[in-house]
Amino acid sequence: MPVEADRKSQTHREILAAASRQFRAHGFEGASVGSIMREAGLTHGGFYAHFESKDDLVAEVIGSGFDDVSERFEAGFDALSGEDWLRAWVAGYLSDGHLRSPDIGCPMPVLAGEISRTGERSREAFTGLFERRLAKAAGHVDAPRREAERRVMAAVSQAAGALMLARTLTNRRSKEIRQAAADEAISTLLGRPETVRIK
Amino acid sequence: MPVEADRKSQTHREILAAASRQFRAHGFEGASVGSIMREAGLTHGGFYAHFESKDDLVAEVIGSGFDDVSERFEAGFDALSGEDWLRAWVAGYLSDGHLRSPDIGCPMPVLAGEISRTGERSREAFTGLFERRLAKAAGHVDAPRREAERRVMAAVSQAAGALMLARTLTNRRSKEIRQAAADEAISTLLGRPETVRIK
DNA sequence: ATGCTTATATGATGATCATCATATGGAGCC
DNA sequence: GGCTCCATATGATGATCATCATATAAGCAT
Repeated sequence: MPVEADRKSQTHREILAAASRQFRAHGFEGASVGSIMREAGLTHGGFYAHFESKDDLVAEVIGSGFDDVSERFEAGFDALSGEDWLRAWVAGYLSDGHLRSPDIGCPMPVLAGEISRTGERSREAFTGLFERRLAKAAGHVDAPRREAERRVMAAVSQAAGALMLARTLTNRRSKEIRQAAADEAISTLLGRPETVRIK
Repeated sequence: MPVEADRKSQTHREILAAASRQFRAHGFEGASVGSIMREAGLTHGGFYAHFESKDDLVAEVIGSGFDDVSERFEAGFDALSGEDWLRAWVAGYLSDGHLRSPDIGCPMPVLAGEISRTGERSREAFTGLFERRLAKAAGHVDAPRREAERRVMAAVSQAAGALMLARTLTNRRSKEIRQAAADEAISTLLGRPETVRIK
């Protein structure tokens, strides 16, 4: 039954993809099983053939459903490395495009607050995601491992915090806060003052 | 009817205080009208004598209910000013105590993600809150107004982002990320490299 | 073609929730 | 002491939701 197994696992992936988008757009509580299944082109009943519970889906999305994001995001500048990679990362992360598309963007600014209130399971899945991306970015920082990680942690906090706040503010601060964070983040990553033009 | 009016406005404030705590502990969706009223020592029915709707409560809490936080938080170092105030602010914000007490702490790391998904009204209330705190902190930065604001925006993004992530991570990164953010944030605010001991 | 397997659909069920209509009970006034 | 007002309580109502039991229908082997 390889044909059937394929179908099932493809459906599984489609549910995951729909959930990944809806969770970022409306939060974990805000996205219902019914509306996720509808977006995946199915009805609500079949859900439990794929997942034990909604919590199970949440954990699986956090664990693997967001990986496409960083891949797609970072694929755009895979030709770059070192300082140029870091500049592209900061500028893209704090760009107008990312500001306006939370549903296909980084999950941290939208979901970390909610995840922090949930059980150990989801938080551990998130920690794994964080470690993977931390390692990737730190590889582009020109400094010993621990110092590189330190700088990336500081810069990621800054970028995620700024994007989260920029999406909430309704005035000119929405742009100013992203520009301020971008300049400070790139300076931290490079180890010297520099300015970034956010896209 | 001054006695009665007093009673009503006091009850109003008590509902607000309970909501303020529960929203930070469980999110806007996660805290029900019923449980908020229970915490205020009342039953759910009386709620609509005080607020038009739950959305109304949310907006009012964002608009004013959180002000006590910064006051209580910053009251601890009202004797300080300038650089010392900034050091105390950063160290306190990223402290273990604040990490563990989201329900009485800064609303940004817990609620900004959810607010960004809501209507204009709540986001405008949040913007007002943000402006007030920005002005307060910028007053302690030794730089021209615009530059002071720029540095505070960068530092606040970093501190709020780091606290949000630290509350989500389950490993040693929870402490490391706060220390990294604290060091970079204070350096930005002071305009020169410095280290902070988070409490 | 027939019967079995399995993915998905239909249609409950019970819980929770925001909201509202109506009831109660106490405070202040005659 | 009885009347009135108003803050709060009681008890619906209808909606939404996660979950589950059962039904269908399409694929595959015989």
